[in-house]
Amino acid sequence: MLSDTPIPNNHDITRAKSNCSACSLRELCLPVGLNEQEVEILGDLVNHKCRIQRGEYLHHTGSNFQSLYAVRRGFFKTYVLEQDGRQQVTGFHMTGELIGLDAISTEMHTCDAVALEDSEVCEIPFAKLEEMSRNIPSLMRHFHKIMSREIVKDHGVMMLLGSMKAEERLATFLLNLSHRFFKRGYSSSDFILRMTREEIGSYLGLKLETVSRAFSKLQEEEIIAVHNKHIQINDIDRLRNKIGTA
Amino acid sequence: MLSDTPIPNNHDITRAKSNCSACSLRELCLPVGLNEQEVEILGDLVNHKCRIQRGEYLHHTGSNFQSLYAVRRGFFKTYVLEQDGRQQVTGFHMTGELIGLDAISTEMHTCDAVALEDSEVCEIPFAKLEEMSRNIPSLMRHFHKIMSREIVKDHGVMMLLGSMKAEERLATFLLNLSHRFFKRGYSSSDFILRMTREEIGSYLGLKLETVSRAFSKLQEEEIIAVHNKHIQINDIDRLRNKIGTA
DNA sequence: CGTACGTTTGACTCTGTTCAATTGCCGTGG
DNA sequence: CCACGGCAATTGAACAGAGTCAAACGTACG
Repeated sequence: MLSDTPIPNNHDITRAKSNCSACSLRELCLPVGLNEQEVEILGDLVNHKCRIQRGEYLHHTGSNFQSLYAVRRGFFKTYVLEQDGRQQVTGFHMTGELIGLDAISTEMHTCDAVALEDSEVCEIPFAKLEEMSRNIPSLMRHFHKIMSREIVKDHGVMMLLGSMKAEERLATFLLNLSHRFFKRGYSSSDFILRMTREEIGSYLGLKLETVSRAFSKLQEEEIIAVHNKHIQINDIDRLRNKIGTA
Repeated sequence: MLSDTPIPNNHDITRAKSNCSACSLRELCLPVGLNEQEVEILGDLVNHKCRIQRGEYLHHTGSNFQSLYAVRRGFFKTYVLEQDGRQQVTGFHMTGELIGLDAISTEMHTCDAVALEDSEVCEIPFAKLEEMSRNIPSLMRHFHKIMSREIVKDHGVMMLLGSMKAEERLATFLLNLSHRFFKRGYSSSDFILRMTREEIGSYLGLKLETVSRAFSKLQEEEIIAVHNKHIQINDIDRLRNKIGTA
């Protein structure tokens, strides 16, 4: 499980000046609501674009916090280690999303972040972001909204973990992924999972066997089609009905 | 359950100018790390101190977001309503803690906040806080840390909900309360719960009966003493051992 | 081509839920 | 002051859902 590349941090192989104003992610990422000039300034701040290969880590628990990372391409998971060594996945992160918000509080990372496929991130030095947001109110405002959205998202997960049954949890998870793919211009009904059943289970508070059974059940009912990590949603309405109608 | 005072918002009965520099909560609340002059300015911002009686609401889901609230005295719970009407408690909030961070993202409150005992809060107009934090970097920094801490806290709850057994959850909950009381100068081993078994259960992802049984079990083992809402922790080490050693 | 890992499926166990009855606590009103 | 009613909490018994253990299968990668 923890086999691939334990402590690398040599992920500056390919660095290039990034360019927020030309980036297709503008509407998803940090520059939301900024004018051209402001985006230009932000582009100077976000001075590194780096490639992260599958299995490489963005940061480890306890490592020093310097920067946030915006996912430019690819897929990440973040997780915390429990005292007994098992990992609890705290989130999956895709294009346009920010990683590292948890580390601001203590200036140390509180989780590990690892790439589940070959990826690319923009490194955003946090001190500079704070400084810049003093002069650009809309940037500050948007950053606050991003942090707040993270809190709201976590409350949603708490609700899921606190009161849903296995099938409801999986349905919620699939609908969430579907929606996020859709917003990024991909198919909302046909996608490849980047994570294993065990990782899904960890995120949803279930064992991998239970996740597998829930997949099989949804497939039997012809709501989805599962071919390993390839998922097709055949009947999104019935999938939605799974939630709160178990 | 939803009986007492449904839509009040008349909680400005007693308003008084607050005074951050004289407040005993300075080290817990927003002014952490500010100098005297900065605290003075902040005091002008936090222009209302208001009393909230037990059962009154600070805000409802969907209501317009204007201000954060710092608990000055008392005890609150926040919860979201699920489609079937049940409530999922997302947090308990005591002296020095900030309520409303979730609402920044959409400028609408995403949960209900209700007082579990007679309380007092400072209202902090968010727009003014943002404006002020532009001029006081340490204030901005501290505010970001508070938001980040909230995210970290939620990850802890996710871990609890995702992988702990009933007894471990309750032990974790009691230790957390104990620690928070201690930091506020109260006894860490002898306190009154402000919430019902059902509310604890909702927060911990358990049914009220299970919570009750877990209390009884801990009492049988003489780790704690329970008299209704009065809790005494007799052996905090064994309580700690309950976590991760089930 | 063979091995290793991820996945599926089955049988059994166990934890927590559900339903129901009982007790205890506290405020109200006689 | 005590009796009553209502709500919270406790406890028991039966049940259900998810976990555990184990075996077999498929796919991916060296």
